Amino acid sequence: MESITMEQSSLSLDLSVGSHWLSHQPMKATRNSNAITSGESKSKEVVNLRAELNRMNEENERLSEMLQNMCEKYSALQSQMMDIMSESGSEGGSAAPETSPEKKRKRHNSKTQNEIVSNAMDQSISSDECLKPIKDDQIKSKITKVYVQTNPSDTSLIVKDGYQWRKYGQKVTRDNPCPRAYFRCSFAPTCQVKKKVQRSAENQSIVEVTYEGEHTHNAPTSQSDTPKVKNNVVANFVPVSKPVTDEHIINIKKKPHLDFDLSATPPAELQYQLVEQMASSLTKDPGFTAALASAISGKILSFSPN
DNA sequence: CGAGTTTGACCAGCGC
DNA sequence: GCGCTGGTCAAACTCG
Repeated sequence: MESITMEQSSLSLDLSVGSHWLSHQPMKATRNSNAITSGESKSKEVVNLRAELNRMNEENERLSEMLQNMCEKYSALQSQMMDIMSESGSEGGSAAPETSPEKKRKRHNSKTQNEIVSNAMDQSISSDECLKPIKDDQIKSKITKVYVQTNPSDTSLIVKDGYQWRKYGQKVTRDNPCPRAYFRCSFAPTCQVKKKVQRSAENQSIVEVTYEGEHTHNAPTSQSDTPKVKNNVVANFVPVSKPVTDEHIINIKKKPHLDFDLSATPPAELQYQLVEQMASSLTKDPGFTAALASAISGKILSFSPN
């Protein structure tokens, strides 16, 4: 992903050079405008408009190329990740030492969980480093990790997932300046499911939700079952009805329609499908491409003098 | 007034 | 054994 970012910035630089050159063409024309007639001024306007159109087309082409490059790199990295996942799936698992997850200290786990977030964002990391946290997750049964993208300006740690949670603690951890909130399922008195919610240290727009245990009751179907909270609810996401050991980044602003069964799909395939669907929904979404274009043009403006 | 949240205190595991 | 850290408890507090 780092390489993509680098490429993005270099492309943006190229764009800025192009836009800079183009934006100076009409200025040159206006310097000579004293000697031209009204008919000529109209044709000058047309020339300017054409230049503008050319510039827009050029930018459009470059953006399309960039998007295509991003998609290509994305699929390459995705297949690479799937290879790593399948390797770790065949190696790990049964070799785990028999320890009680409840009594085991979780400091190292929380650290590797944060590494997972950075792994997702930094594709330059080696496969060995990538394997380790995945193995740890496979050792721990009934642990679900979900990443929810939220508005970074919102500071609350309320994640609306359809279940009813009671907060029983909050702690600032060593690896992350953002506090971690501890919740218990209060939907049923017998339900022992817990969840930890913490913003990612690297990207505070991403909230890391860790579920421990399995619900002993049916999943509530209505959003009205969610807890009544004082703070504003900042995130909604598709409820995970069955614990899985994969990480899912779910963009709650554009809640993707999942046309596959979460509970019936194997974890690796599930992740692949999720990633695939999210990627396609993003690339197809004109809003996303428009936002991308506006972000890049903003960068162009910041590079171009005056 | 009851349910939920906040927050400081406490406990237990781990490394040195 | 001691200190550090994550996880939990529970009294005080808030809100509808």
